[in-house]
Amino acid sequence: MLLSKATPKSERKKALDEYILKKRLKSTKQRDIIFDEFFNYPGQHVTVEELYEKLKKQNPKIGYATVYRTLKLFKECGLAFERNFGDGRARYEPVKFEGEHHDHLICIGCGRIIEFANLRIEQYSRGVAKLNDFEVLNHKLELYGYCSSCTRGRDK
Amino acid sequence: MLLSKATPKSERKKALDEYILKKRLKSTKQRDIIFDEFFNYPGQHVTVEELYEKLKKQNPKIGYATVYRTLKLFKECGLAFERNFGDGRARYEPVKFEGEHHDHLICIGCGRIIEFANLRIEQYSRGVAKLNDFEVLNHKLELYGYCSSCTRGRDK
DNA sequence: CACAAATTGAAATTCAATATCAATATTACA
DNA sequence: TGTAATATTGATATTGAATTTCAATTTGTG
Repeated sequence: MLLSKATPKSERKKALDEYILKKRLKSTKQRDIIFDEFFNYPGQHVTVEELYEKLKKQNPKIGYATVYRTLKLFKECGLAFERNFGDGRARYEPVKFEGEHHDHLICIGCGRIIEFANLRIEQYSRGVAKLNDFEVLNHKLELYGYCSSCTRGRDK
Repeated sequence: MLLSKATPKSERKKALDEYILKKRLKSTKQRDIIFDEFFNYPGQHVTVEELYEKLKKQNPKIGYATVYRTLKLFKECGLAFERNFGDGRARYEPVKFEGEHHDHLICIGCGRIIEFANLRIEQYSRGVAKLNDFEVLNHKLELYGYCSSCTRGRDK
């Protein structure tokens, strides 16, 4: 269920509304606010904390639990993706459209994260999925190592 | 710094001892016990809790914190790898030898984890690393979706 | 409108991860 | 070998993100 390439936001909203309808949930002001903030968030992979702080500025009454629950909802309906970089806090990002999915180079020296476009993984995963009778919706590719600055500073 | 293909365990022990020497740490009985248990653990990706329970049977005095700290040590010296499958607990596994690194198909329906051998990622990551002036030591590839049982049971 | 059901926000709870600290074990070195 | 210096251990306490609880409120249905 990858989203089509052409439609950025309204398509997402539609997907959310459909999910809410299907599951007999309810549309609320808070969900709309969080939706807008999350899908317009400039940085990649935001934490609940960060999003919460950002939202509170415009909307002081919003609760942390609501942000938490709403991101979980986005995750459930396939609009968001949760990552873990090993710092003990989950990070969320919008699910990418087909073709623009990106992956990560993670420096274990300084923690720097470099994103790179993925060219062959989609195709590779299709093959693996077929072999295992598996329907692949998403993937995570993370390459761990040392960035240029950290390689140089290292002994051994 | 991938470990050579031929030597399974003594090479690992050597690597650990070297690290301990270099960092002026100390060899202890507990570290040896945990080393043996961890690198002979039958299942993949063990949690601290699981390893601790297993160890306690033979060695009731061993402390949870020691297991935790020792796995962290293994991680530091590049012998172990930490994964997160999203259930809130970190999982550890021995770093694989070159060529036998495996990756995961993760079913978001039932949580089943299928491992598969990786054929092209090594080579792919070499290219990406070069482009970004990055030294890649390890990687994580996880494909998320539905396994055959779960695909069938799903609406939509 | 009125009822049933879901959501919210604040606060409490949970639980894995991590820190603390006195007792003990290991290493370095005289 | 013995002793001082230092790291480690294990029990326990603490931390902090994730999750639950619950009364008040909001939303959808008829």
